[in-house]
Amino acid sequence: MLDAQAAKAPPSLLYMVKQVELVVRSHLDELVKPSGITALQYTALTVLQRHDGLSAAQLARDSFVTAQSIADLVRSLETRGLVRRERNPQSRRELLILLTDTARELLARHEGEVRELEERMVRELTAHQTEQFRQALSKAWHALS
Amino acid sequence: MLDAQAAKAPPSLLYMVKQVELVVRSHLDELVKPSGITALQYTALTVLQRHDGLSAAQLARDSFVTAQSIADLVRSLETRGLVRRERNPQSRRELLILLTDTARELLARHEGEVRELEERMVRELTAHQTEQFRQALSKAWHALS
DNA sequence: CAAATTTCAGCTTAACTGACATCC
DNA sequence: CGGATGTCAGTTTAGCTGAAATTT
Repeated sequence: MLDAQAAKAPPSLLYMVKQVELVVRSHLDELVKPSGITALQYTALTVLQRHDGLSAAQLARDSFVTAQSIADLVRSLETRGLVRRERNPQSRRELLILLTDTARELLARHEGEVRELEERMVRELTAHQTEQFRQALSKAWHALS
Repeated sequence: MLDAQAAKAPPSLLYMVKQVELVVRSHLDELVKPSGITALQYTALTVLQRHDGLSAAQLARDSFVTAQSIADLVRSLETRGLVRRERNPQSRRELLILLTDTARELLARHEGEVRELEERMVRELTAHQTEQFRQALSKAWHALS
């Protein structure tokens, strides 16, 4: 008697990660919709908030997508006045991507709600369990990168 | 001294969940590409493996997407001969989605590699930590659903 | 009739590939 | 030159909205 016939298997961890990401994204999309951006665009802005002045190529490598996909994303942010691009004086082929003041205001406007969303996600975990969860995510990411 | 000026903030848990999902998906896409399907399609098949005979509407509710999006996905699986649809005798408007033998073979073919991918993801965690990770994901999902 | 399910048509966005120019 | 970066053009896929048909 093999798995196929055995008691129903629990969902895999891979699947559960995906489900959590899905539900997070749907909430995040709702939160940032009033500002006219998507969860994806918002997330890109938070990455730039932590690492301002990245090049598109660096951003692409961090995100597991092609440079072309990033270029599209950056262009849409630029059109909305949320980022500007500047030549790196050290390397004239690189275009650094920089947050505008508009983007900083947008990020500040949503900071509270997004933190609440995160708190809601871990509301059934103790502080210790939340920290363990963070470390598990970090280790999982490193193990697969 | 507020956050904006303080030491660089760590990535949020929301962001880390997204990053883990991204890297998982890129590996999963590689694994199932030889069978001519995407990670998304593979994942849909595993859902049907656990709950065979769902309707498209039920599948949509579970996946945070519209019925229309599911319809497209199911049609692509049907075209590839991986699912078939049958009227529910109890409710003639419902179309149940059923795995074909081809799909079961496909799932069996990838079972080992996918399990190895999952094991790789948690290779830096103890068995206990892995179980805690599973519970944290489950609680996070419930808290946001 | 109202609600649920499915389907049809059209659209948008997010990704991709491939080709090319530029710079160091 | 070779490798990295960025851009241009075209394509595909995944998701959406809105409208309609069918069943309960």
